[in-house]
Amino acid sequence: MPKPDVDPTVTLDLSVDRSSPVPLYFQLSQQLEAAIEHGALTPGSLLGNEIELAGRLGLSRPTVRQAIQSLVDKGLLVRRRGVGTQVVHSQVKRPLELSSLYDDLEAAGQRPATKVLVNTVVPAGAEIAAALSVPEGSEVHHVERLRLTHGEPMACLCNYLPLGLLDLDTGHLESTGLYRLMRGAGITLHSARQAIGARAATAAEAERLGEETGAPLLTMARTTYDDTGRAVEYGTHTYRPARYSFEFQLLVRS
Amino acid sequence: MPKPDVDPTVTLDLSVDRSSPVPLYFQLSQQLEAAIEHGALTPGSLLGNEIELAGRLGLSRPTVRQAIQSLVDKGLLVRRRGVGTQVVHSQVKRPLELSSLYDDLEAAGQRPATKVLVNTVVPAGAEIAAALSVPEGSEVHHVERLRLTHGEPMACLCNYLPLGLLDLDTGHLESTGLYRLMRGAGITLHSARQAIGARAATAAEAERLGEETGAPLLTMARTTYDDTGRAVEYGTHTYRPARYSFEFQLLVRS
DNA sequence: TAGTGGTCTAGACCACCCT
DNA sequence: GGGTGGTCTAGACCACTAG
Repeated sequence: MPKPDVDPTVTLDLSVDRSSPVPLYFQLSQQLEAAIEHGALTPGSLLGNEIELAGRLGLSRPTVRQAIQSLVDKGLLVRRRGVGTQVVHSQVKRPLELSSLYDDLEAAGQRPATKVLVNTVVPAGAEIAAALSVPEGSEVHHVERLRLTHGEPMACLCNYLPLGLLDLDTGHLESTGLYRLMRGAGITLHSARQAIGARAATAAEAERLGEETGAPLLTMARTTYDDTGRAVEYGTHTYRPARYSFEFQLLVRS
Repeated sequence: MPKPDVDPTVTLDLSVDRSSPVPLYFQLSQQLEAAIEHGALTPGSLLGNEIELAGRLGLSRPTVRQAIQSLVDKGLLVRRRGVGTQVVHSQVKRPLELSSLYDDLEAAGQRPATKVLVNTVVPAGAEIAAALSVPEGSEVHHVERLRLTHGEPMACLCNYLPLGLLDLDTGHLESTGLYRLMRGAGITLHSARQAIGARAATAAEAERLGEETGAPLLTMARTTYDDTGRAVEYGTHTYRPARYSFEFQLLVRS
């Protein structure tokens, strides 16, 4: 026996549709990812070599490489020169992404609700002006929301946005998240700078969140940028730590 | 005038060394990144098209694309079909990476110090056994360290590691970080799962960190995996929120 | 030594964006 | 319509790993 293990991809009936507008490399990476997801490709198994896989699918090697590389970038596969490409053992579940609290909660089946406390326009103070790169004193949107799950307060979300990007309808704000509103308005989110910390609740914060004054709160301050580099949102959020924590997976930069 | 702006890369004297073992695409991406870093390529400026750049450098287009793509992945460039490749306006400084607290502090010039409180071997409890994927009750390393900056406590780091991976010398632990020790032992870190939260300090924690009982603490629990999928470390850390917060930049998954 | 991934080339056609 | 990036091909040589 020259090989103790058989290439597990041969039993997978991978195939690509050349008439589809979906890129070939993407079709392949999706099929491989699905196979890993539902266990057809088990952790640790060695994929067959790229050349042979390319030949079997009628693709060129660079195309197959592009498909595999995208899964390596997601942390699902590991390449070893001289060895081969292997399915990673550990479960990679949630890579850290720029998602909204609302979407996270909804995806977790938590049925989030939002109560808009403030929705107005104010002159930007120094901190806000600096974060949004607007002149100090110029007008910006100010939105303050209470996020609830199961009818109980979970977080208080205080946000500032430049004027003119978005029309901030209170009804919309109560039925969805801010990021979804921005994406719907044609804003392409690009990056965000975040700081996560903790501190004691003030009396006003405790009142709003149903905690005691001085109770520990989890805090997050964030500035979000679109793909032109404009700051499109600055927010300071406070979370009840018994009801919320930040959970995510990191990949090592190679 | 057909073009209001001139391709800013022409004045950059980009060049590649074909005798170098460094990949050509990497040489190019480094030069472009350096040019962005020190302002030779200003935010918003449009790079010349890939074909022309390839011709000028004597490279093929895929090689140039690979260089550019790596900077797009880092968030430094944005590509627009039909338009061109642009330098992002906002400053991308610290992408979130799996770095050690020790290295972070050292890079920030904080001169970190470590005091090893516990360095022993214990049977794994249920939580630790689950995190490290070892049988409950099997022996694991247990290390507890106090991290100080400027002579003041900043965090308490409680870690568990499987036996046999590393020799945990107290002297080494006090002079560097755990991740650097692991990398030095030939372990290839691959990913980590983290949860960041907050809670009130217990009396013992308050004593160690120089806080009051019930004071807010920032907490982090993390399991780190190597590239074979083995869990190589599980840790629960507590931070003094006045002295530490998690700061990082996120890129939107495309 | 044989096999793997890592890199590179010189073309090609298409989809999209702006004018 | 002209220019851009997005995708794809069919080869090639090299570096590293294992047996």
